[in-house]
Amino acid sequence: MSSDPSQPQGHSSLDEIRAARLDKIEQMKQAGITPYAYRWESTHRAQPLQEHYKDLPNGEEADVTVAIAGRIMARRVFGKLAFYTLQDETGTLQLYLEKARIQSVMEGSDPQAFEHLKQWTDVGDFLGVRGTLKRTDKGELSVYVSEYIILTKSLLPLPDKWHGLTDIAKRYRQRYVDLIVNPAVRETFRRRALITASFRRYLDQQGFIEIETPILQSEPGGADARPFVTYHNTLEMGLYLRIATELHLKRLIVGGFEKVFELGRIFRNEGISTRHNPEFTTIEIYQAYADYHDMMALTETLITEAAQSVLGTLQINYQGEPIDLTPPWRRVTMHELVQEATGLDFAAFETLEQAQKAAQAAGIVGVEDCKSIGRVLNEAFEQKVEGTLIQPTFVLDYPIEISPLAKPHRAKPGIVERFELFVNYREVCNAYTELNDPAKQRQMFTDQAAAKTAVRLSTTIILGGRNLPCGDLCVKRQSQPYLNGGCAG
RNA sequence: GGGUGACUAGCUCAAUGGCAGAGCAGAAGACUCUUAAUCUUUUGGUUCGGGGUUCGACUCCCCGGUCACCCA
Repeated sequence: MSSDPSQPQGHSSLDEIRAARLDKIEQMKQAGITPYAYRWESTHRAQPLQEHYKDLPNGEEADVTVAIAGRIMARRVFGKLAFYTLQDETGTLQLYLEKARIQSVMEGSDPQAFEHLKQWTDVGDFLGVRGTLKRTDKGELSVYVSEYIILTKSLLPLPDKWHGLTDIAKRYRQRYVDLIVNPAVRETFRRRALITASFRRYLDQQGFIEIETPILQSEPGGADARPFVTYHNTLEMGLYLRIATELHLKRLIVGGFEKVFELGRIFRNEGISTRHNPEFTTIEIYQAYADYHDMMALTETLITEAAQSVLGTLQINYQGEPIDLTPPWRRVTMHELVQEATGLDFAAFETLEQAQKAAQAAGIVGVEDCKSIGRVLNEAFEQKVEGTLIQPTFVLDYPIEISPLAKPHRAKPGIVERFELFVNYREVCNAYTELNDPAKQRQMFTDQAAAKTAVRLSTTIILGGRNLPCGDLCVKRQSQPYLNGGCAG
């Protein structure tokens, strides 16, 4: 490998771009200019300026001085004039860069400031500028720049300015690049933060306290899922990452807290798909002395408050599907829904064979393996009803055989006091009046004692649960928050 | 886990068994109202990896990888 050392050895264009930018950095250093600044203080940000000066007429200059910083997203350079598009967290703003006006780099004059700007800056660099505001003759609000400073030189090019980054794997693996070039992604991140903030605010107002329970557990519990395995060096013991927050929260109820919740990550070592991320965020809420009607009311308010505070409306459009979150949401039993969809009245069946034959006649498949009428009912629900539940619907009163932890219904035999909330065909949350008879409960959980009535509300929230191996926050590029149920069971 | 499809320059994509190309980005030059700026010139390739068929493979076959979509 011998050749002219002044020639970059890389043969890809990427290496050449990097070399060209390193060369610019070297030129800057030789001119006594640092390509990496220590600090910058802006007086304004892009989007608020766009809004505040939206009525500034074309060609007019406003009597205001602004300092703003951001990433250069586009350059349109002429001989003695240049337009840059600068992007900060809030949006973009154009820079009007005129040779006659730019006489200095920050903290010092430079007669060649304009030439150096053209020569040394690339798309992707961070730039800080000071100047006045003007709207160009063609109508674009701009900073009429008098001083600039290169805050950080970037070494690598951004994706195609027009097509952007579309390769989905690359978008998820290089989320930071996606965020730079796809502003909608940033909005999704922001909304997600607003949703969790709204949940915490409302629950705090209602007297719930959030308690962080252990993630490392010697026995993972609270759900039926495969855990991740890890190891504690000092204790010399294997540990699991939690698969649910349930058991510790219930212990807190046993210990005397009356309203607790936890909003946090859980980990399931299972298939990865568009809708299943190995680590995802759930909220579980437990309230002593409450039943599932209380939990329905809480759920309804929790979600409508969040929608109202994040979107300012209860009318959602999810990928073209209008969803109306206006309460009260429909409350309907599983029996009633199945009857609506199939005409079958499961309460009338006396034997399993009766139920199976009727279900098969109604086009429900796979019921021959069901070992009880309740399971046939559940099959009918999954096959004929779930696909119709777009608008928010509380599905009530599940068969006891598919709900081992729920308390038997106070009036209906064979039924438990449980609900699941469905929105947009998906289970969004699962809740029930907790089984509090210790003898019955011991049949299910020998290691658990409960002294009070506790109600479980477990809402799984995955904002676009997409495969993201590097563990970044995962979101999907879409305009609406997306609630997805995924509780085991 | 099964099926289908994709993978070519930094990005977005062509090339239908016969010379690996374009636009953007990059480099050099011109240009004071652009906003996918424009014009001239130009650099840039392990065609996902491995094997095979063939005079000749981005293209056909086999194995593997990654990803997407659908199904379980």
